[in-house]
Amino acid sequence: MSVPTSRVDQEMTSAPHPFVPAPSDGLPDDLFPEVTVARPRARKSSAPSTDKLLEGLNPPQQEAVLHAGGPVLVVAGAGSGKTRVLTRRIAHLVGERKVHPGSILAITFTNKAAAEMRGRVMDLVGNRAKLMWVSTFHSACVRILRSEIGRFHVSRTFSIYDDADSKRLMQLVANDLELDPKRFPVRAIMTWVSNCKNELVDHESARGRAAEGSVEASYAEAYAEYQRRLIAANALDFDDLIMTTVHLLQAFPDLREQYRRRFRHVLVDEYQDTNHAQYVLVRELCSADVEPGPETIAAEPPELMVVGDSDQSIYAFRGATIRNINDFELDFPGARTIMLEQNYRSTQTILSAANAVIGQNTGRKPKNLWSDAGDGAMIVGYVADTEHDEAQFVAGEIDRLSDADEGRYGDTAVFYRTNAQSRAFEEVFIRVGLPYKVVGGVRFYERREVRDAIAYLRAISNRSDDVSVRRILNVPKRGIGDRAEAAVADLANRERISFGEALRRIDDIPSLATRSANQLRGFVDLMDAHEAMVAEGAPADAILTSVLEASGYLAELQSSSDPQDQTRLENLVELVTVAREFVSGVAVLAAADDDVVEQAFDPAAELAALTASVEPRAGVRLAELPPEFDPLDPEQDLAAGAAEVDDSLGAFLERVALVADSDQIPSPDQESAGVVTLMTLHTAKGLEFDNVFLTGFEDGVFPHMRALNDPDELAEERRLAYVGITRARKRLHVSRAIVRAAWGTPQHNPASRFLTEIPDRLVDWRRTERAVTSWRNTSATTRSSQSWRSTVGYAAPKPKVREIPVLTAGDRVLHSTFGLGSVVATSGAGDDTKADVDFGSAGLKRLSLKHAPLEKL
DNA sequence: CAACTCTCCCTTTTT
DNA sequence: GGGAGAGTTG
Repeated sequence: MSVPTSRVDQEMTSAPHPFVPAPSDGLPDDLFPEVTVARPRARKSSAPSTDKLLEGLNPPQQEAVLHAGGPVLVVAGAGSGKTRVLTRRIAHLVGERKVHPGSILAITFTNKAAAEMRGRVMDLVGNRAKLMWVSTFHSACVRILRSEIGRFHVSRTFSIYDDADSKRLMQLVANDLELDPKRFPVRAIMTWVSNCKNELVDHESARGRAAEGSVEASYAEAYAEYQRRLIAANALDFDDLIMTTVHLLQAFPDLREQYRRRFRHVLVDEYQDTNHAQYVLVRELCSADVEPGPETIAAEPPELMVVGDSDQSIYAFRGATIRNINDFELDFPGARTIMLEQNYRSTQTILSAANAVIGQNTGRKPKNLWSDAGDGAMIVGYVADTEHDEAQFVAGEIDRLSDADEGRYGDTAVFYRTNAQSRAFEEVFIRVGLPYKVVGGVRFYERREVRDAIAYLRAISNRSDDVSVRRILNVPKRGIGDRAEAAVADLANRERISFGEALRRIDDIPSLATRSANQLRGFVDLMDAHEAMVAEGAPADAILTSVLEASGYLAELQSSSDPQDQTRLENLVELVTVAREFVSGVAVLAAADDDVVEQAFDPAAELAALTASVEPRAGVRLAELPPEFDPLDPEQDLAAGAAEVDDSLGAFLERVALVADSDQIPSPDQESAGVVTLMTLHTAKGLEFDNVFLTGFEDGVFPHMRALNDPDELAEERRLAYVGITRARKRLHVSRAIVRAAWGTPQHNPASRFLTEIPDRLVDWRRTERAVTSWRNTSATTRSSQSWRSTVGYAAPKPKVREIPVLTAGDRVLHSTFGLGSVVATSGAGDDTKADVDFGSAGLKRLSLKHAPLEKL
């Protein structure tokens, strides 16, 4: 699924969307034209020999690939080829050891990583690998929950609430409970609840634990009410996905035993970033000493392999605990540990820097990464005056490297600690015309119009989804105000029904104005009509376009004069395209599944091979296995897959909820290869680039201010630095700015302690603080505070004396209000010279060169 | 009921 | 600087 990550990357590829007209043209007849989706290439290779699978691997890697028997912990340093090991191992299992692909569960950190791993394995062993479960914890849990509908309070159509939805719901709860927003900010309640869920503490236990009248008691009360409404709305939040699945398996031992028997191999990547709930899930599936239910027949637990690096644990803030990887041998007795210390990614210089920094962390198991790639280039260091200066250095350096043929744009990445820091880079990169792509940041799915559209779909698919229904109740404006909404909410509360149901009973609300009641009826009719479309099997994209038009949402945007609304329209078109690709993609997959069964499967033989590999425990006979569930039957999986396909809308919504924009990181083989990648250090995990720029190395920025006086958080920041450094293959650049604008005001920051931890002999300093200091002494004191502010603040300084630019068609220009544009044509001469400039979404303008605030780029 | 202004955070990091 | 939510006015 192709999702733009930000407005910016659209601009960089080609400003206007091909389906969106220039503003002056009016709208096309068909705003959402058909798009054909390419069928994915078929993968039909035969299983490779073991020799082939081990090719190019060092002994410990080979050992990991071939390991058979008990649990394994692979401690893999950065760049030691752990993904490769996992991929080859799965191929080995399927190809050589004849393990049924459907009995493999591989957990990756992102959906993107899952897709890549799946693709690589399929390249190695062919289409039958399609039956593997390769996904994130969250996706795997959704899949399990969907299959086990009816066992728990989860219905067929449930909404998955992301952080924004959860926050909105908690806001409603806090309002209704009249919690003092000063003492109990919604944000704090959310964190508290999330921690509870990660620790598998449900709302009743949380209530029981909290002392009467304590602060915790209020939190627990909010938790309970929040949970009640989630359940009423048929919704699960992110943490619920894991917690509910764990509780499900614990509550139904027979069910757990079915999954334990089904999955013969469980592999977990990035194990250092698992939280407690995820750890328990793994334990329930794989531990040898889980109590089977009284009536249940126990099988040998699946073979478990986890891969991770405790030095790369950077998600403690969301509940990840290093304990899981450090105590693996305690949790899974008899576990074997394999160390991968040879690094295949970076030069020795880069590794030495990484080792020196991470070595400052106390209480870690020492590890020494080494490389035989040679020393390579020195690390380049730069101390900038301001963040703009820093960005300029980075842009210039990228350009220089590109000219010297030392790194294409696509092999180059710029990392920073917080998303807000991307701004300075974007400004400078646009100015110098350096193509780039921001990953993360303001995300596609967080845009207001996209969220509105998704809310429509969710409301249609699940009328009990109060948060979604209420979000779009009066969007676009249809005369349903706070009063009307409150009246309906009142009825819902009184009758203990959902807001959506209350809407159907507006006749029971006498206080409602006739006009409001009519509008509400119209809204219900709109929803009903589209619910009927779903029932008739209309695909997600058709429902989306239909509801956008019927609701008047499109019309409102189209008639608006706000230029932002044009962008919103483009984003909606993009969303429709995403939906359409999804629908076609699912159809293609379903068709491909037929091929799989026909060409690659001999179900009887597969089943026989597998049954042989499932060793029942002593005293239990295989014949006693419950007959109704055959975890090894591929047909059941295909049937489950078909069930997902038949509800196109639900499947689409599920996908939308679970993808992250980091899943859109450009792969080397994508066309975006010619573009510099900008992202946060967290997003950078698992990636590698020839040239890496680590920026903002200032105490207070990185390490972040809030980590400065907490040793644990500081250690995590240092691991983040370690992750950043080890992303670089050939050349590493580190930089900091003396002055950085934060909240619109300049801030003076000292050098990051991490910077001083890199041995000086490894760094070639292009510019040091000394140069900066002398500059500050000569000029800074003489400036007025206002001009100083404009130098460091966000307002770009404009030259005082402006020359009339000489422009020809094709030139790129910057306009102070319209932004970036390209010259289409020029006319006139001398002072009367005019230029027609295309400003993309801002439109085509004819400007007088003498007067217009234009700058040639 | 909607449009407008004002104030208050905001900036950690994300499945 | 800027977005979201609250508060105020038409």
